[in-house]
Amino acid sequence: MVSVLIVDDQMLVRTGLAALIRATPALEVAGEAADGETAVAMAAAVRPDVVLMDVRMPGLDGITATERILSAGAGPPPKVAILTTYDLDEYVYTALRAGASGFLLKETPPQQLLAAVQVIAAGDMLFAPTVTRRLIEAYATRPGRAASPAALSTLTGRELQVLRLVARALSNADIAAQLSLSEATIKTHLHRLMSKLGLCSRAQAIVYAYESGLVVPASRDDGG
Amino acid sequence: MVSVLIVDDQMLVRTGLAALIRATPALEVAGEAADGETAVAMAAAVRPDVVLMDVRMPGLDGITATERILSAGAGPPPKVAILTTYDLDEYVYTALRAGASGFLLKETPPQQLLAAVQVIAAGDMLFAPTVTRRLIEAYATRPGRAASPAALSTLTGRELQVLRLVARALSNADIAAQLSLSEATIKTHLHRLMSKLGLCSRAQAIVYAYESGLVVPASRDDGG
DNA sequence: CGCCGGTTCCATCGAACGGTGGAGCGGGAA
DNA sequence: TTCCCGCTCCACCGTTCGATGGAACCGGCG
Repeated sequence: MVSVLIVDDQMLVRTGLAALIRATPALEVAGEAADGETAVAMAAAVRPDVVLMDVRMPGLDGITATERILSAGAGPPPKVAILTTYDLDEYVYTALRAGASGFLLKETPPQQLLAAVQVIAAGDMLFAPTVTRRLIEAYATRPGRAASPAALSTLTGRELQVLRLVARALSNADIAAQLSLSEATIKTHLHRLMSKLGLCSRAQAIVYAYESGLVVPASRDDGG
Repeated sequence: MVSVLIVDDQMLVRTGLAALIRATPALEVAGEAADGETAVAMAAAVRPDVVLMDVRMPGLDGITATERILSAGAGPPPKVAILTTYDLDEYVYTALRAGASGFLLKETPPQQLLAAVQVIAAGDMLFAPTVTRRLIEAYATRPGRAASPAALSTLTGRELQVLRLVARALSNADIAAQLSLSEATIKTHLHRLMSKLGLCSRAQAIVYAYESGLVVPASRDDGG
């Protein structure tokens, strides 16, 4: 049973959501809050699985409330799904930084909304199409660099593939599993690519991958 | 009723998916394909709502097949959900460009997988957490890098020093020589810092050093 | 046709690595 | 003073890594 905390300043919206959730066997209403302060307090008190969080609210807004809920140390924090009227670029960015697990539109058909809540409760992240498009654009237009010191171009496709995975700290066994090959094969490719690049250890290979721009650091926050 | 075309080169995977789908009232199996070519042909013939597409296949791979299916002009194209064994950085980018609506892992629990298919059929996009994290990182990594995730500040001076040298691909013996210590001491420091950071290998430590901004690839120095 | 490069796999071996459980030392805080 | 923390070092042991020397398959090319 997934318990849901409903946060919205409009009574009608809360009522509607509550009715939908109560009509769904797998979901239950953990509580309702009409503003951010109450939401933070209730999240700590009732410990819901998912918080459906409106953005625009009097007093403490939904984003700030999300931050506070997720940084409240006691036990595993709930998943927070941001609920907005339309899509809003300005909120997406901060909401994601705040740690939101989803970004849903109030226009979303009920059935879909309920499915979304369950998906989010399960640990996945879910975003409305418009939001996702923005994410993808940001991903696609990422400052990529042509990664080609001459030596890199001497590598075969497989070798390059292995190098990328090595640079993500995978073990030979992991890489073998990922590529559906035997570990022996990975060793061969790794040995050959290290020879070509004049490297003596896996550690050097990882450093090489970063320094050559083959892989690019992307900032990470410790999310747990 | 959402019709699903199953594309995977492994018979067992197809069978498993088909069984799952047949057991779900809201879903039906539109067909099965074992390679990309067949998938493209069948997508055009049976016009499914959703295509569950494996990436690695003999002949035409899943990504290319996705492109072809989505660019086949006749009528509204189906949604394509990429199905992979683990998460794969290299595929995400091209899959998204190809127009995939989802990126799911074969490890995903059945119920969740079926929910995902329906979410995708409804027009939303859905990604496994690891994939989403990547997207968010790309989106959120604009105002410059956070040079020290909280975990880094828990390291002692020596540990930090060792981590920097590890991130330069030095062996334990090298680091010991550099710091005029015994190799045993380096092992201790390394062990402790890996514990603190939740890392399991030297390779992960190197990646962490780059991703956290502790060390920065040469030739890219932005003042942020 | 044979050759070559890319890919896949095997067996073996020593070295490096990582985990564990210690130990002693020194400085600062309680 | 005692206690804790950071630093230094040791021994042991299993796993992973990297090196080596093979072998086989396939596709393209001369």
